[in-house]
Amino acid sequence: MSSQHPQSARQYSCEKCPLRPLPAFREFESQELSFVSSFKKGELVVDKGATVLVEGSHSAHLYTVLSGWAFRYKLLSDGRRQILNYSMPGDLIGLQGSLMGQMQHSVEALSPMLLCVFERDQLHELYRNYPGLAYDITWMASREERMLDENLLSIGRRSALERTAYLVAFISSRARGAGLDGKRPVQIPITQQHIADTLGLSLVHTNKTIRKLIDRKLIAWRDGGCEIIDQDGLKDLAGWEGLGEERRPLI
Amino acid sequence: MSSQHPQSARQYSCEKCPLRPLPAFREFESQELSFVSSFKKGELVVDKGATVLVEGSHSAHLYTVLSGWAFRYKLLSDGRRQILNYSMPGDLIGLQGSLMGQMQHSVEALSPMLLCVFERDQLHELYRNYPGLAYDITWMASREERMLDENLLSIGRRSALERTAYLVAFISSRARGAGLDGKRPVQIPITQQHIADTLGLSLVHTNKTIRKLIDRKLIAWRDGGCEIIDQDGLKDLAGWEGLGEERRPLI
DNA sequence: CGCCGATTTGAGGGTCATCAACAACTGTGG
DNA sequence: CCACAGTTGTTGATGACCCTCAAATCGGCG
Repeated sequence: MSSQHPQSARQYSCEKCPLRPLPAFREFESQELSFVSSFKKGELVVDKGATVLVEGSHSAHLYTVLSGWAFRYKLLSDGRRQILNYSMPGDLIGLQGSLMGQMQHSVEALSPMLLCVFERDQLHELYRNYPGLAYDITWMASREERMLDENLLSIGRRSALERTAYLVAFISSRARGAGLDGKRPVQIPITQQHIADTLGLSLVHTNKTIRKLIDRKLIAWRDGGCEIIDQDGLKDLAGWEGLGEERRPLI
Repeated sequence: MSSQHPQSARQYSCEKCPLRPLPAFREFESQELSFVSSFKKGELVVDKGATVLVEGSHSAHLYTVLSGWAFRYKLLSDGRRQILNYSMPGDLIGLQGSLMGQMQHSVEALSPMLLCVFERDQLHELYRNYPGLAYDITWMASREERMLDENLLSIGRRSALERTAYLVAFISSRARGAGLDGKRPVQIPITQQHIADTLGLSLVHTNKTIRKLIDRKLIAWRDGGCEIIDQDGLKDLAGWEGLGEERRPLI
């Protein structure tokens, strides 16, 4: 099913987490940080295209993305696929499954990934002894809910052109927040099929819609991925306000 | 904006909560129950059609639905509306706003409602002293996320007929879980405009789609609301498995 | 080179939106 | 009691948006 490597060699200690210093993330108390460090069981290397979690499974783990991209999706019985959201560095993966016992969606890697591995069973200890972290986890669940609200609004009520503009603006905003933009424009490593399955459109129509965005010089399509040229133009076209850019916790 | 009554007369003590004995809800430890009781600041009566919470506002409260129906929605600047989900007895309202500081969606009552009022500021105390309740809150946030995933799948990938069948089956499943079915079939107090705005369809097409469901004897439309005739037929048509029917917490 | 996945383009058709009326029902005030 | 307005539901006509089918091109890779 997945070509995960079972290895768990620790490469990054939480105290030297490469993500935490980024401006997008909140400060942490050293006490909390040391608990997170003990909470972390190791690291998981995932290949591009590998399935991280499968709908219906009962995983004993949850993860934080250290590097790389993934997407969450659900399938209908006849194979129609709906991509629900994307995961990037700093995001939790598998929280829903940890809380509810069973995964209700699948997760697949869009690029090679490095994941911090946590054990589901220790969540209770976290809630018992670290209320601040517990609050943070609820906060992140709520953040995900908020993103889903936006996606729902987009799929339900925006035209194909608006939807596509919204999606690429949304993803690039998040990527920026996750420190994925060196100096150059963000490169989003997805195919047009992913965009189609996110927006509820066919591949063919997605392609024609993307072409319009390219013709308007809002984005470019290079090296098998999407590159944002004019973020403000995209937001205007979509009628999208952008994300609240509050600093967020990192478990 | 809203015609809420500011009154907060307590009518139901948490120890005698009319909801808690229902089979849908989990047992509670008496210690937790007494905290919830102290957490509860009063009750709020809301008229049908009134706005409970507005997008952009900073509410000091969050609520649990004691009775009645509501819906969450977002608007685009030109007035297009997307209904995100429905709230019914036992559901939290305004958690997202309490955690993130600002409401990212609005909530409107579909029927007269009775709400338990909690104070946002006391959430931290809850997290500090009642990790079990904190866990429950995260669980409920996660449950909402799961419902949004399903709705997204539906809007993105199901046809109008499948979507409509899914929606009424979904709502009636939840209503059953909230103890809203006496003996007779569930009556859902929504207009076809609400259904249209939930499914991302036009009112006219929604009407024609509903008629097909009526002709197939899957639902009936009576007294300005939807009534489920054949729940299994609806689920078949939509290709929907139904909700996991685990017992859930009630804050 | 040949294969395979991703992208592109055209043609034709179906689903669904928009526009426009009208009917049914409710509550309101005369 | 009835006239009236407002909301909700219903129906038909027309066409736009988007889907499906089909085929071609491009690129990376063994």
